[in-house]
Amino acid sequence: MDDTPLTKGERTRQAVMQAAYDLFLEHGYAAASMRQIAERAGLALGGIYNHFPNKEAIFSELILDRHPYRQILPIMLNAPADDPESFVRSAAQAMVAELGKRPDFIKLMLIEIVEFNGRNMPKIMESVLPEVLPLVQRFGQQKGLLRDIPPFIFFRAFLGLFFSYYITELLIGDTPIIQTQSHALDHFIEIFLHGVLANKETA
Amino acid sequence: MDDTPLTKGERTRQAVMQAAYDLFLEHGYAAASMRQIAERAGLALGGIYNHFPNKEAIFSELILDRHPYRQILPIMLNAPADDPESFVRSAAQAMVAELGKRPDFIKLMLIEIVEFNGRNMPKIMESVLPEVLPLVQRFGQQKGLLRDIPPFIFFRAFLGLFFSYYITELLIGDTPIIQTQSHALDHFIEIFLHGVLANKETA
DNA sequence: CATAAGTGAACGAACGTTCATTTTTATTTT
DNA sequence: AAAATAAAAATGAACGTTCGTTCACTTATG
Repeated sequence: MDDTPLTKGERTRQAVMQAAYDLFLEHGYAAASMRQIAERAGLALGGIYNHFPNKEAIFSELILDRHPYRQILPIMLNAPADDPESFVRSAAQAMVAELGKRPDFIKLMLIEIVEFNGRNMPKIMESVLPEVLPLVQRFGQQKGLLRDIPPFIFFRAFLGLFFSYYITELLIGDTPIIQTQSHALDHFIEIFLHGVLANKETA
Repeated sequence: MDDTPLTKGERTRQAVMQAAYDLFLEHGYAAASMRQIAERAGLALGGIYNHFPNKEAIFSELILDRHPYRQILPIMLNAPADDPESFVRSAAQAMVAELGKRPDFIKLMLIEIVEFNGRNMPKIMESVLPEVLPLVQRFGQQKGLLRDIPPFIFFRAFLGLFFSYYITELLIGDTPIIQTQSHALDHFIEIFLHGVLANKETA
């Protein structure tokens, strides 16, 4: 599309971002040093400061660029919208699959919470809101088919349930004590669609 | 109950633990220094090493002692067990209330994930499993009343949904862009019990 | 009075950042 | 197309801090 080659400066800037991203995910923010970032990006320590004013600026730019919502929302928007049930099924599948492909995307957000006390959250929310609104509205439009729940709550519950499905899967996966249940995601979807209570219609 | 007074060593040991706990939650693990911990605990830097071999040992002991499950599980066990619906309602309320009283308890777990890559998770799971099992079994016993879902999945979905309810409430609360919905928790409970789909019985 | 607990200076290492200097790049002038 | 040139990028030593840990020593405890 854009065949103007990246300027040298822009290329090393990207290299620094990628190196910092990898190291932040690996060790957290404070424990990842500028020297490590420089080495992995393939330039000298001082060179970083030609592209970023300081360490925190690298993280701030990363969290705005790569927080998990940015990856997941477009995918959910592309899920089929015919009826709510099949939308939930395919959106949940797509979301978990995408998280699985990029198992580290969540960590950046956790670092933001742990080491910055959510200082960047307002900026993140602001930047992602335009992408969230169409999704929320989609839930709102299906009035008759859905239980009477505010669309934004619907959205929060959806994200929360399947986020935590993914995170627990990730954590339990490394733990030999608890074995992962196959088809667990299907059960989560079932709970989200129909709840945990058995139907009383048979009474 | 136990009126044998704590030995001097035990008292400062506790003070170090509490100081480290506060500072880890405030700044994360790497960014909280031993000097800060010593100062807040009210003793000299070197004194810490009479009670802990190194910094990481303090964290390891903290995460085993104070991870959120230890606080929440007993409360859930005390929820009324008559029928699943009222159990879910009161257990969810109790869990969220307890998290609200100790808004920092989750953070310790996040630090474990971010800065230690979940290295302590197996030990945590092992220590908490005896408390989890009776809860899971309670779900399993209510066969007829519940949808046919493995008890452990039920448990994961319950914790995940209301954990994430609490976390988003916490994060959104600081963000003026998005306003918190009142009665949001009730809606979450409704979703967990009955799902998001409207009943088709009226057809 | 033996041992546990507390002190604070000292250690080497690593940290983020700065800076004078050199090298490379991209553009303009021959 | 070659040479000139100003700006951008890269270098690595150096600065001042701070880090986790150790240690010889003093004080307090049981």
